[in-house]
Amino acid sequence: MEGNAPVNMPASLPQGLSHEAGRSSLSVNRIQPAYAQVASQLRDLIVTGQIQTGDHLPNESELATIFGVSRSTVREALRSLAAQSLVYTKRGVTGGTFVAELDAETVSAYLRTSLGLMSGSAGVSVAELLETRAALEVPATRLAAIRRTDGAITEMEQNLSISNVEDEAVRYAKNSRFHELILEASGNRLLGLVASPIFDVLKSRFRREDVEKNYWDRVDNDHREIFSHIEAGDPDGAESAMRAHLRRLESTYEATDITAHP
Amino acid sequence: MEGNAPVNMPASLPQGLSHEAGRSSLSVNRIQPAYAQVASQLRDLIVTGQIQTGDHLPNESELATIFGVSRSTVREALRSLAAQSLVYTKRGVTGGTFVAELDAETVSAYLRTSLGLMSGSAGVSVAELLETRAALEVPATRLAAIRRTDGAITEMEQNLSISNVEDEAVRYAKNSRFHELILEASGNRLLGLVASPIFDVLKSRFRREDVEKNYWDRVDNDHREIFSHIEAGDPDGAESAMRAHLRRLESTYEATDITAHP
DNA sequence: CAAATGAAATTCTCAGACATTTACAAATCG
DNA sequence: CGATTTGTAAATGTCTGAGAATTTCATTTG
Repeated sequence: MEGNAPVNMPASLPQGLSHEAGRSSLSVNRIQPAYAQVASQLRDLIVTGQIQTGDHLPNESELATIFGVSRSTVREALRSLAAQSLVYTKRGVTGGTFVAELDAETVSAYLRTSLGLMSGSAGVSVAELLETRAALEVPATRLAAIRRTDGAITEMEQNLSISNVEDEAVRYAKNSRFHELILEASGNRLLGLVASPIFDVLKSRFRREDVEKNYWDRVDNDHREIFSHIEAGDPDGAESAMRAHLRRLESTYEATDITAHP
Repeated sequence: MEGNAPVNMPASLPQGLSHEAGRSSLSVNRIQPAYAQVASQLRDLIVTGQIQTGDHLPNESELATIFGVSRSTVREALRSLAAQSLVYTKRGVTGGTFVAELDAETVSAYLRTSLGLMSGSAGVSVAELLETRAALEVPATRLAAIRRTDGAITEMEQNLSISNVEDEAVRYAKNSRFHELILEASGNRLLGLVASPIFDVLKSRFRREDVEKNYWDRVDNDHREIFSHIEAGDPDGAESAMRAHLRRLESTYEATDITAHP
């Protein structure tokens, strides 16, 4: 039908700015596509809390009517929101589109792929990853020594000895798990949310073939010392042990970075 | 750009009636919708680097043919990828869908809305935000004292005095900018990428009406001290000054958190 | 009472048409 | 000649309308 269908919306669109919007030299795109406008308005409703976790939006046809666009346009908007984990859809008679609950693992996963991409293309260096990891994990270790629980202690102990593990995959998993447990024991979910993707990206840039023979023995010793301080409830000791551990890892990571060995 | 199996994948699709035991109550989700499969396969090509920044994908009709789906299905897949900033589209004769370069600001913006949502719904507490902010900003301050440049010093100085600023918006902007400059001066983009959304979320939970009269005077003093250590190239002094500053802010933030005053 | 059946609501997918945007080449005009 | 206008092609954007598939729930049936 008509060209730019007017993407209705209740009440308040800042239609102003009309004076500045048009004539500048390298013309900014006139207006956004309809699907982007629909997505943007729905996104606002979600992030401002006007519709909340678990609420379900009107079905696609109704949304189309409400916004004055076609159903396909609505669907494209919903795809955008779903890709950002703001909504999810269910089929069937009780189906529809629902406001999603954003959980830590979802955000972590996004960070993991984003940082992975950026670390590939010079957007973020290994040195920056290492520094930031230390910034997060050292305080986390201190907090873990203060807030540790018996459960955390027990599981840490189970992931302590890895140098004698034959299966490399298992060894890696236990190593990761040990660090993860410290982040969990810190009692601060945000620390783990950010640190663990960084940890993963670093791991992916790490050439296992290039580590020295006694590398895992040293890791074992470091972990044991960190653990003993956490177990003893000694924040200062735990902090400095983790700091020393990461400093030692640093040289290994830099020596084994995949970009350094083309 | 070839070799993609159609979405109606070979072999593995339970097309008709693979009536095994499967029908019982806990029905695991069947297969993904076609748009999700298309998105997922394209996403893999991007994150594994098989198609790189700036490359342009085949146009929508070609993609539809390649995957054996309709153009609308392809478009929904592309909307998903675009929402994750993995691709962008341009209209017109030289248009198409291109692999996007993921920049720090995009990831920061995502974190900002995600953490904002989670902080609203008990997924992340103010205490966690404060702890994590300190974890990032204290080391950043130390690094800034080591790596600072003349330009950074100059601009910091310009954002130093804020208690006498009348316009509240300006005062807020200068305050934010000061902390931002420290993150920039740290020379580690990842620190800022993560810290600045956390900072923003905290700000949004902060009731300005509730701060004490001399609050901004104390901020001014703190900033001045931090700055002097950075300028002097004194990492230890800068670090402890920032640590003290954030500790003082902590009580203010907790006293003025919007959830504490319904 | 259990199992099969059917109805209903919703998303999912398709096909095809037309509108819009944009870059660039060609034609036109001063 | 040079600047402006016009036209054309290629791509995305939007609409329409139709079914197909999935899932829940009520109903019927054995």
